[in-house]
Amino acid sequence: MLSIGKVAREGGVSVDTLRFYEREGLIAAPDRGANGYRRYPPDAIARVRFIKRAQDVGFTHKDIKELLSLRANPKASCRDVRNRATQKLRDIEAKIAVLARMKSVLATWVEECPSRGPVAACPIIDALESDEDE
Amino acid sequence: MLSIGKVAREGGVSVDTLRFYEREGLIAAPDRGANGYRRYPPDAIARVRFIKRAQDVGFTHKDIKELLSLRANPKASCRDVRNRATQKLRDIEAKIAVLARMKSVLATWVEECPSRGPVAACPIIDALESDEDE
DNA sequence: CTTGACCCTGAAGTAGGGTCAAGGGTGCAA
DNA sequence: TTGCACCCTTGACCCTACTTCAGGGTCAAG
Repeated sequence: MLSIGKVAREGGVSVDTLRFYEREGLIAAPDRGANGYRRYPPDAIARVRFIKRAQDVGFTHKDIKELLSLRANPKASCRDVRNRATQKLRDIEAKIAVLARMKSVLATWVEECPSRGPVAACPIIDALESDEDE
Repeated sequence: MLSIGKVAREGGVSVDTLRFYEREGLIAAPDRGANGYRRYPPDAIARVRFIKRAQDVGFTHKDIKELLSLRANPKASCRDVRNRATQKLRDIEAKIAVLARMKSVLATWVEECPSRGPVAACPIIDALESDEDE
């Protein structure tokens, strides 16, 4: 059995974060020792890492809870998991598209700006003031 | 002089948002009529649109306050504006890079998943459980 | 016995950009 | 005068993922 500090270190999160995950329902509330300290089973570390890896590819806590319950459900299909991943992929692509548009507008502005002279003649400010693209 | 509703309609925001912008210091608190109603000068609409366009390319309210004070400062240089834009461009590129990494990992997983069979044999779940990429 | 590391709780704060509700006044037309 | 659109304020709430605070108990080494 592991202390919260051990799970935190091995899982790569803080103890506060672990308590937060517990409140959120991402990890089960573990048993307590006689002193009230949390005592985690050894697989708690793997669970924390699962959560972190899922976060790293863009899943939210809500998504992760669903993935965890799919994993625990013998009736669940691989397809269910794939559907979630596909949807997340689309979400990410949509975000990239928004950012790419911002990027291209900003890049144009930066190119057009002579970077000298007073702000009164700045083409970037002009662009922000004008109604061109509407 | 314009009512808050007029400025909201013309500026493309809600009246709540306008009052919020005022609290935030993005737009100056306008004069009030005898009834306590806000009375905006005609250029208020342009200011709201400036704010919206700046938001559209990724500037936060804090950034926008800086841009607005640069615009109002005769000593400010075009270069100051360009520097902000360049920095924002870098921020956006960094965000895109993070999302692109998520996207590529997810895309690989989606490709590898047969989309049939039980979740116990799902390569996506396996990937989330395994320590491969660490 | 003291020191320092570790553990506990509940509540509140952070960032970002608003939205919404409650409760009430104002302006204008039929 | 009624009715409806419009305006006012304060203050709470949304989302996400934590972090921090206040105030305290526990454990192990020296």
